[in-house]
Amino acid sequence: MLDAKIVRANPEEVAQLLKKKGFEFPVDQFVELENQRKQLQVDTETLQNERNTRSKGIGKAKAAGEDIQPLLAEVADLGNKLDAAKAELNTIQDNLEDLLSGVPNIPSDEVPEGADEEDNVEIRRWGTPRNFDFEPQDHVALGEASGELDFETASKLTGSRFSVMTGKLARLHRALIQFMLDTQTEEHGYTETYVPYMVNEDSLRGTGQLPKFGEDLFKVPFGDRQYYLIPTAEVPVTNIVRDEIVDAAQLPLKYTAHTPCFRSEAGSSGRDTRGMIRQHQFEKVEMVQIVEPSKSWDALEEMIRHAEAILQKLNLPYRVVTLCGGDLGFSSAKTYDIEVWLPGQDKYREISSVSNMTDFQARRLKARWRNPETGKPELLHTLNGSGLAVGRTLLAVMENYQTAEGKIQVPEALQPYMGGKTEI
RNA sequence: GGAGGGAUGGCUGAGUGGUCGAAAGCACUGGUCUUGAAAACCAGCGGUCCGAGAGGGCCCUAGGGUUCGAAUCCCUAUCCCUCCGCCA
Repeated sequence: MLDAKIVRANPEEVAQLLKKKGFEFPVDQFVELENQRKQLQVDTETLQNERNTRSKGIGKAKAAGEDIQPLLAEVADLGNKLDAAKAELNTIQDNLEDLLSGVPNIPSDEVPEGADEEDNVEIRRWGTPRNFDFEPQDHVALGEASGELDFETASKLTGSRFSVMTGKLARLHRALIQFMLDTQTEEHGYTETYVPYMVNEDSLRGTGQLPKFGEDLFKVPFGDRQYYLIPTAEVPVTNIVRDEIVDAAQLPLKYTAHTPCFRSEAGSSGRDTRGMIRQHQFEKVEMVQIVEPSKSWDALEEMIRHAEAILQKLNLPYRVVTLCGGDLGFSSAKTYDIEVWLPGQDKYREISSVSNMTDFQARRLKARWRNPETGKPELLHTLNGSGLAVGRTLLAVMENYQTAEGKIQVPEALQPYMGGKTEI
């Protein structure tokens, strides 16, 4: 959520900045609501002040043994007036809250203009796509040939957009997870974290998935409430600091977690239906950093390197792009995507996304630190990124490391995790 | 599933209808003392909203209710603890 103070002070300017994201901020509606709110709030607080003063007077009179009946008569209708004022104020405040909670984070100056992924800006490439002396197959064909990647059985078990892996491929998938976690913890200083795969509504509000993006989530009824399957570990991990005031000495907090992720993919029917690019359930190793505000841009650069390190160790060619305004997520001020080379599709596809949410999530989360310079609790900055999406990394390994015989060579970095096997 | 007990500021914890946004301790900040530090002593010290300011409102887990007035009484929910049962 944006800082209401800033929005109030410069609604036009905020609206201008949000245009980059393709978001039309309803300035007039907001200003109108704000004016109503201000007047109602002053009125209500005046009434509250009167009630408090008079009630204290009654208390004193009673203590002094005086007759309080006349005083009670004077305040007879005060309660009703106050209730009415409060109700009206609540309505306006709810409306304002609804409006404001639907407003995305303001993009950083460095975010390029643009409408969609076509306008994302490539900032670097690493590695060279391999030249095949045979026609490379995609991961679906490779998996079918070995029988170790099976979408048909998955649709029998559940439905579309799920997969079953068996044998060595399943092990390679698990090896990737271990490899990623070990790299992030041992080389990049993250703390390994195990978190719930279901979360409550407060957590999803904290990181911004709710109220706007509920249709992307799998809901789990529980008693008369609802839990949600996590769409990313960002949700449970970032919510660790919800309602906390973190000691300055503990910063930065750097967490990594491997979790499954569940996405309903509502609205993407027909997109990426072949293979395991876009599944309802996939594994991801996530990085989360909670930092003091002045450090978040440095942290973003650090985190993209942490994600790249995995691909470099696996020797998978990739490129890094800066998302343009129109492609930027709701809560993000700036996002880098890493796209890995997929010979089977003959193009780069997203495998990681690293974002600086600045104080946008922290405000909802009430995630704060005590700034030693001011002695006051102040909002933190939150960042997250995939390090990496495991399913997509697996298929990248399959496609880039395939042999003419349809086997998969095991990348050197993964061989220790595969019992020394060099090919599967 | 059954029976009890809890939830108060950064932390521990007192407070059972009125001057309580809340004792005390710890932590923290400043000062005195000291070569310096520690100790001791003195002082300060919750958050948030409106307001130029003066000042005012709100916040004692959350949501309702009773009352002129609620941290305090009532109801509901959530979470935590103890015991019994069940259990990977």
